[in-house]
Amino acid sequence: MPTIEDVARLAAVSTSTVSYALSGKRPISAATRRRIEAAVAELGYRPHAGAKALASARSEVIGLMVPMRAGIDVAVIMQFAGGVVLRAREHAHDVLLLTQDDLEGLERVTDGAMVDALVVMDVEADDARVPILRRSKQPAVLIGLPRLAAGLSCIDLDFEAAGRLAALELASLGHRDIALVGSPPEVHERHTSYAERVTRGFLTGAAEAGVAARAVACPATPNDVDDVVDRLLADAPGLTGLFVHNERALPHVLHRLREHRRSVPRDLSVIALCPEETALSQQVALTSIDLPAHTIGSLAVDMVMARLTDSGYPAETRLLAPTLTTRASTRAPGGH
Amino acid sequence: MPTIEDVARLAAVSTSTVSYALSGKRPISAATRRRIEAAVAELGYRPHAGAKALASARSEVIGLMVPMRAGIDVAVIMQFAGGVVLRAREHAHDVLLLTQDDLEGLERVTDGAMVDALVVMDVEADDARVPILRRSKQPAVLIGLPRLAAGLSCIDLDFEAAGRLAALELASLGHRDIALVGSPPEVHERHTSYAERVTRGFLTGAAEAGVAARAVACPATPNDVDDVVDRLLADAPGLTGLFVHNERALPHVLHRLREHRRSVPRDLSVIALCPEETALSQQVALTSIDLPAHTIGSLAVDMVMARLTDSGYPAETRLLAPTLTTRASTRAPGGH
DNA sequence: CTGAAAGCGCTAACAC
DNA sequence: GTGTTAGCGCTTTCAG
Repeated sequence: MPTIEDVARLAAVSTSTVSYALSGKRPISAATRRRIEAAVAELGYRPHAGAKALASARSEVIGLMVPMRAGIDVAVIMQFAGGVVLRAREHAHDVLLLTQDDLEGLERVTDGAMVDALVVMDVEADDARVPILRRSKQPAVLIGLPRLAAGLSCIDLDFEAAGRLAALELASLGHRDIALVGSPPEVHERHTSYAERVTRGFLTGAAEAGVAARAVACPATPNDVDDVVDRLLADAPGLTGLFVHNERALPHVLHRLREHRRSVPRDLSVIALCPEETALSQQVALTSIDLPAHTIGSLAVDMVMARLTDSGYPAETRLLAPTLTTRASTRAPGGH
Repeated sequence: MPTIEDVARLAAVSTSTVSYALSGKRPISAATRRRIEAAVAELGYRPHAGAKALASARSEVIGLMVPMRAGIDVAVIMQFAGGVVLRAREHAHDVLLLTQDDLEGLERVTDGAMVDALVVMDVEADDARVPILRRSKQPAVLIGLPRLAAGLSCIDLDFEAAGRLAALELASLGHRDIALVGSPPEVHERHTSYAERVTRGFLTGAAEAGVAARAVACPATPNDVDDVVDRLLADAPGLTGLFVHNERALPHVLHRLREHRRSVPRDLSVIALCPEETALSQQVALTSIDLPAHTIGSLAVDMVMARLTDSGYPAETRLLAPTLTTRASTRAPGGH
């Protein structure tokens, strides 16, 4: 592989001129720049990433921690990751992939200067990564809200508002008895914050609107979903509105309702909290609150880059307002 | 951050001794090693990745190209990626994430020595990455089969054998008229090799067994799936066996069959080609040929590491034999 | 079994 | 607008 020195020689300039021409960090005459570009092209020169990182104290890589355990909502994860990678490339950065639980890996890449910044997904209330991130010199942004976010940037959908929005929407359609089919028990047990926030928002919204509401956790396997739905219908015979925040359970919930001869939306209105694609690929096009995972991933990168570029840039918490799109799964109760 | 020099000073040895103690590349006396370990622990020393890469010409990172375009089978992708990341860590390597279509990124990371090796997923017949990989100095392993694999390692499920296995299984149960519901049209258009291989295997197997067979491509959206199923049932009124290789369409296929009052497995036997988890999370537990994506990811890393460790290690193509697990969705035709 | 020292390829003062 | 050069932190000969 050619080095910067080869380029310099061929262009008949010094290595520093090549370096500056490539980085744009100081003005270079048009003629010189042209010769350098020609030399670069002719040799097929690429800067050595390690050498660059060593000399500049910047790796131009951002770390991304993604949950890989089974039972995770894969579609959402992929959208986050896609948003992160695409946006990182637009900022001329690469992405190093770490798994959620790899705490030692987190320390390795931060202390070893492999990454300039971090994006971590699926944050829990008392996330073990938070203290590590706090003491690392790299900026980080969390997707999700830990209990103590001080000093760290966070971004997420405003899940509490989303829960509330769903409850109010159902109430305003005239439903008086509604329920939330929420995240799997494991997610609650981990105190992943979105699960609790959705629940709180939903129940609060229902209370405000004066309608009866309940919230249940829901595993993802077909049989377990059936049980949850069966129990719900038994416990709340007057139920007419459902809010589902559980992508894996969603198809099974809809299926079980059909087996109970409860037609959507005639007998039961359903709102889902999921990516648009998911809402559209069910049997009935679902009224949904969008989970804009791709956008959140992109914004997370923007936030982290802002802090990288401008070291005075403050940490911030951003909660995206939920938006509801009405489709074919909701209407007023009582056969219209 | 402490450097190797700080460690050396504290342990009262030279930097080279620290380096060798850490790498194990030459024998170190027990006493010296102990002092070095103590110093490392006390200082919280972590080698600087860039410096290491520069001096050793090894980044200890492997690149992973994953498809992020919409319409991809996300669950399978995540399993591959999970297998790759976990196994890479076991080989003390990190993973750099690249998107499928980022050819310029591929050249950047190989020529810039960001990665020591590459794993690329979802290979097409005339994949544009193949020539780039061939001329890069890093070993690569492809998940999938390009037309010309010479010099590159490949690994994949033996999709042709899988297709054949499904046809023979259905035939041996007594089905005389069977069909393959295959990948979406886009996948065929890209000439992603597994799609063609499954088809060929399925039709060949059916011919061998002397049963009627047809193969159709299948989009993933509910309505399109309905159309495909409708047409299939109209064209082949005597159809009693179905082989589905399309994870996203799978639930909709099953749903549409139900709407046609075709009970599985009473009226129609169904075999799926998908990860076990998917087969188990349908309404009926499906007889399936496993797509061991996690295992393939792990093996891909093993293969690439073998070539990294031992530069004489030859390129090879590995096709994993398919295995079929009988569950509740298959039986002999004709109401038993 | 251990040390000294020469780079690895690039950046960023510091010169002019 | 351009050149010189001293590192960045590590690995790895070469010496002992």
